[in-house]
Amino acid sequence: MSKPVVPRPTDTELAILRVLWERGASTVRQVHDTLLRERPTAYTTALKMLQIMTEKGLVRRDESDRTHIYHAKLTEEQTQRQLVRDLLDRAFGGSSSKLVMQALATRRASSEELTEIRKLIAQSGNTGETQGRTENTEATQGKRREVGDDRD
Amino acid sequence: MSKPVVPRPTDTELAILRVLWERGASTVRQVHDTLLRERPTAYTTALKMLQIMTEKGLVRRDESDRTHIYHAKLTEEQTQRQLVRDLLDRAFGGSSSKLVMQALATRRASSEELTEIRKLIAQSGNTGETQGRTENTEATQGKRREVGDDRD
DNA sequence: TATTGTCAACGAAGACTTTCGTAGGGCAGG
DNA sequence: CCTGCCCTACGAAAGTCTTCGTTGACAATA
Repeated sequence: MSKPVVPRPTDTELAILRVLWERGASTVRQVHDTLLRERPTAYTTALKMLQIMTEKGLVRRDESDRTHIYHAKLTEEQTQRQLVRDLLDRAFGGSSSKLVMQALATRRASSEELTEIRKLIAQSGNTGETQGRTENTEATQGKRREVGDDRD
Repeated sequence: MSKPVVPRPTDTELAILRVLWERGASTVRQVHDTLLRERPTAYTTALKMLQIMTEKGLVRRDESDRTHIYHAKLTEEQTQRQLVRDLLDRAFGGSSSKLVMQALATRRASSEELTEIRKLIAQSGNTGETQGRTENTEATQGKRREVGDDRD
């Protein structure tokens, strides 16, 4: 009932976390190279961010090699849940139905999304317990990531 | 290629917006008094925040009287939509079904909430025949985020 | 061995947030 | 007219976020 184990990631931190989730454990160099595809940025910026994120506990660092390796402490799903909960508290008075409503109003929900969502709702007939495992229903959208790995 | 008309409110700004949504147009004094119920804070803090929020366009100020009157520029729903869209982009790759999933996993969804949500989904069902283009969902990073419809 | 390249660690600048003290104007009651 | 109260406007302090240049350690290579 206290503070989250990890603080809410900032925008930049989230961008880095996305990289780590996508690539898995990575070096600063790899994170930086990936970040470069989106926007120009200096290597030391990525390094500094990862150092700070380590202090905050957002990522873990393996220092056994000279070139450190970072990986996200929480999974993407855990972080998403944290962010949703946070937003729920800050802007929705805790009402998840309102949040869902706005999510639908977003117009980003394609018909496939809607179908998927409907399925989710149907499953969650049970309210008492936790949703059990966070199924990775990524069937929603084909995985079309161009993971054209840099080099390595 | 227009940026959101208003910036994403910070935590404190959101707290103030909540007051304005709840009370309707209010004076600094009224906002401050309401804020006091949650946490101790100085009058000038509320004043300063409202001044800044006016500059940012988050609120409007009626200066016709010596005691100014502030009101939120966007409705609660508009802001919620903006925040959801924002979160969708930053942490969910645009997938609203994933967001809904996490909203449900939050365990905050009471059975009434679930019922409500189910109703929503059912309604949005007939949206199925989304005429026009259904915006391909894979635009994970929308370059163009129009928030055009901020009018009521 | 000298050179070149990679890497972590700082430190600091600049922008943004949040908080509050102080100042000055207006206004009502004395 | 003076006093005290309420109001707005500043500005500054402290904290956070983001970015990047510089430095020194290491290592591979010529």
